[in-house]
Amino acid sequence: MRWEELDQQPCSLSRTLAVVGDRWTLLVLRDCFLGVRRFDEFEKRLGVTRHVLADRLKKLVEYGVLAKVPYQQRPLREEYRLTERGLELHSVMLALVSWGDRHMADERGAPIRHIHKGCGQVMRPVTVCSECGEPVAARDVQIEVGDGWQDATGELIPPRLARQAGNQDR
Amino acid sequence: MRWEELDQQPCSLSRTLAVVGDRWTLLVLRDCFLGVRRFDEFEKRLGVTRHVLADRLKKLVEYGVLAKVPYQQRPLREEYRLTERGLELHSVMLALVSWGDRHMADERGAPIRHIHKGCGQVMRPVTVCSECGEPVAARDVQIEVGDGWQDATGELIPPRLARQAGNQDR
DNA sequence: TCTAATCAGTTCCAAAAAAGAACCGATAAG
DNA sequence: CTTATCGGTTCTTTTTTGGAACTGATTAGA
Repeated sequence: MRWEELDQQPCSLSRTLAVVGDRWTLLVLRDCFLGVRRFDEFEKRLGVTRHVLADRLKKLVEYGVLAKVPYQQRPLREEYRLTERGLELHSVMLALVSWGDRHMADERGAPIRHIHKGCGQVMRPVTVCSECGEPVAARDVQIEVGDGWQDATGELIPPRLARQAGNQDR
Repeated sequence: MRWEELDQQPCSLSRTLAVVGDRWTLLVLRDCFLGVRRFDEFEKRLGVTRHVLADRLKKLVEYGVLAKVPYQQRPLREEYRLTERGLELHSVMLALVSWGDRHMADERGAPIRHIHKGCGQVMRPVTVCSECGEPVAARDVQIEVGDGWQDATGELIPPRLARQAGNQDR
């Protein structure tokens, strides 16, 4: 498989990674969530080359994650804003940040705190089941092939399904 | 900023991306969560080059996300297994898959279903606040600089903080 | 015994992507 | 008239991938 075919894979993770799965995109989006909107501000903050930045922003606009919004005429200047689709990546960001806080932080602790406006407290994100509301960890989930699955290569059936009841640890 | 300096940034997202933020790593991890453990099986399923695969697996072992476990002697063969630290990336995977299900799926719907063992239902992941248990979306969160923050360049203060009460949409 | 197969890589070369710097075009400011 | 701002594009060099072949320890089969 080549990287460009990623968005045609029968796997939602692959398809999401086709949008955000390269070196700089998630950092661009982090800054979007921090309120950055303009080309030169992204550049200053990220230190990415202008070339790559322009490319990533274009891709994010194509996928509907960001939208270009004019903020002045003459000369026309546009800024990049998260769309609803982009805002929905927030839980991805929270999950990534939370893992980093737990496993990659130094002595000083988390660099950024998230305050939940609803309750006013400093929060961590917790992933729960949509059906019963209980927290969900890796071992609490079983995987099943759904309707969108198609076995293109004949070999993609996940080993854990093939193995059936073989649920030792992974 | 260069990619290699990413894990020294005062940002948990950067540091997480230093581990999982390149082109193939999250796909390798997806397969780990599906039960794949051996080099040649990763290769067959991902279609990544052996060169890159070897590199990514080595990095994941160095960061403690995977562990090499011998499964036979003579010749010595080792397989890759998720550590606890690796298993904790599950909520990242769920968040990415869920976004893909919502925004990148075709007519056939989600390729894979997640069954919550606790309640037996097909589930979606929901991100809630650790303090009050309410669901959290992007607009429900305010960001605050924490102890781990250090302003190396003098310019990294997030615009949303600088702007203070300027909470129009992002 | 000879040959092929398995598995987990490594090595080599060509192609693609990223880094770094300079340039461009419209406009405004001094 | 010159410089600055903003949002890019173009150019060259370096790094990373893609693709294929090779390695080394061992087992299986003819």
